[in-house]
Amino acid sequence: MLRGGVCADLLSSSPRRGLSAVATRLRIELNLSKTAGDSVRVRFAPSPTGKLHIGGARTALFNWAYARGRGGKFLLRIEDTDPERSTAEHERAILSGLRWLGLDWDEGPDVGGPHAPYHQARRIGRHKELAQQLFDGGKAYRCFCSRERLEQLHETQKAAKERLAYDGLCRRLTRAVSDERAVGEPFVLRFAVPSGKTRFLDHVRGDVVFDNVEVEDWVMVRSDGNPTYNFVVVCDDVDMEITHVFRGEEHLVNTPKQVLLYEAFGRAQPEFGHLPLMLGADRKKLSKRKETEYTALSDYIEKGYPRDAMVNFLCLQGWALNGSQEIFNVAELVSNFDINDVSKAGAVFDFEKCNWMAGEYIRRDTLEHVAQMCAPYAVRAELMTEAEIRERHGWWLAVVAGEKERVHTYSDLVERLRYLFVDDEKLVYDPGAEANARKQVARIETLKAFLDWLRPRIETGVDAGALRDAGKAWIAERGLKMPALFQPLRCALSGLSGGPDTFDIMSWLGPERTLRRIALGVERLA
RNA sequence: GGCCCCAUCGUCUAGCCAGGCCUAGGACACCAGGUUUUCAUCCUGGCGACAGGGGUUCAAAUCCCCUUGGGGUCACCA
Repeated sequence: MLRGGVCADLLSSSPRRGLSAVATRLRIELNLSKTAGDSVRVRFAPSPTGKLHIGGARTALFNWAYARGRGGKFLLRIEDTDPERSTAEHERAILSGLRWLGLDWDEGPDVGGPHAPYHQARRIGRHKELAQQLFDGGKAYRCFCSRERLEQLHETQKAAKERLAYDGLCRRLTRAVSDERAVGEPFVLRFAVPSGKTRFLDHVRGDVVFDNVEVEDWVMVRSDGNPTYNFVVVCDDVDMEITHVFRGEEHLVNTPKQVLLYEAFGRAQPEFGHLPLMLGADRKKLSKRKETEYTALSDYIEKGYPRDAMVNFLCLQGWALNGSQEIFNVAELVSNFDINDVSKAGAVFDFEKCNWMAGEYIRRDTLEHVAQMCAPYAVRAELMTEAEIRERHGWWLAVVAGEKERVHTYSDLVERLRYLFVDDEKLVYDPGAEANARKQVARIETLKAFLDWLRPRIETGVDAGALRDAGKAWIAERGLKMPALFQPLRCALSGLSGGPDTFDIMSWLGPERTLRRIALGVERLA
């Protein structure tokens, strides 16, 4: 029986959702037995058949936050039961993606643990043992139906507009006949779904009930002897003593199959939580979309999205700290996250807001850290070498500071600095910037006069602050408007229509290149 | 098509379980103004939603039912 205390308290700690009462009642009804000392054990179980999807990343994050907020354990298990598609490379990438997010796991493929191995494929002996056990107990049966028959069956079912499911033909075979045919014929092992209804506690959906007639006798073990996902996931969750299963909503319809398995094993079912899907702009599952460039976490990492921003934003898809605070850190996530607060409806991934948040994190971050994070992008773009960045640290900090307020990602920032590194003669004028400059009718005289004025003042270096004051005074003396000088000047120096203060740009460029670029501007803007 | 899930501004959401405090709050985006040599930042303001219909109730965004709409899933993939 349930000891009311711990679990009930945990659930009722969050009054914002209506699931607390349902959960507590259902726990008792379903006899989700928890023995004293049981603590939360959750897992993230990716299959290494592709990149880590941002939806998967969020699932991992929620599982991790749930465990960490409750002193539980977070395990990582690799679901590599599909040898065709699983690769070690994908696995490495997934692990590094999870680490990038700041997640750590108490048990897993690389850290080991009391339930090793954590690669599903390496647990196949155990899976077969359990399958045999179910077969011996009459809870699974051999099916000799050919693929052709199955295909045909589905065809007729489709034509009759019925549900597509196995009709249970081989379930009626006697054991003697089954044994006999097993000698020479290939077969799969199907789970014998009992009649009745299957019920489970879902912390996101509430009380979920399926009629077992809707659950087909699914394949547990393939004809080549390899067990299938729905079977091994339960075997491993049982063996690893998983208490809560939080995963994407696409698994909701698998759950009755799995719950039935727990019952067949005579084990208490875990508590579930099916997270709302992450949707594309077309409101379809993000992973189903064709364009994959923005769906993998690695895409965001490469582009230079700040880690904390991604964590923050991913959590916002389906969960909110409260009604008013958008920006929160990992500590706040851990101490406030509750699976009961996750919303049921799918969330359209809003790239605009994601970009805003990334920029917000960069703006709030220290200059030193942003400069450090940007450095690799500058190196990759061959703007500077690592050594140069170290040697000219002050200069690097200054130029990064100049763009910090203006960008969304680290790579973004570096791209905006490119004009500083090109040859003066090869500087490209942005059409908009040039148009702005040309609007100033007296641009050439002004630029020439400014050049003459400037030359003696920067012989020993550019003091942006002092120069700025003097420059503005110079403009005022000549009765000019600010844009009359600054538009052409900015274009000549950077070729851009926007950007940092022009005197700052001069100080980064240095006297020689400043004078050269202005002189070139006089020619090019004529 | 069967089954399942879902439904508050264009988008992410708060509010819903324990109905009144909601002429529905915040954020992104958008629009307008201010600051700035430009762009960006920043500040101010604006636009903008309870899918529809029934019920229950003194009272419904909140509870119930139906309709509509959207999604998921129907493999010897996971």
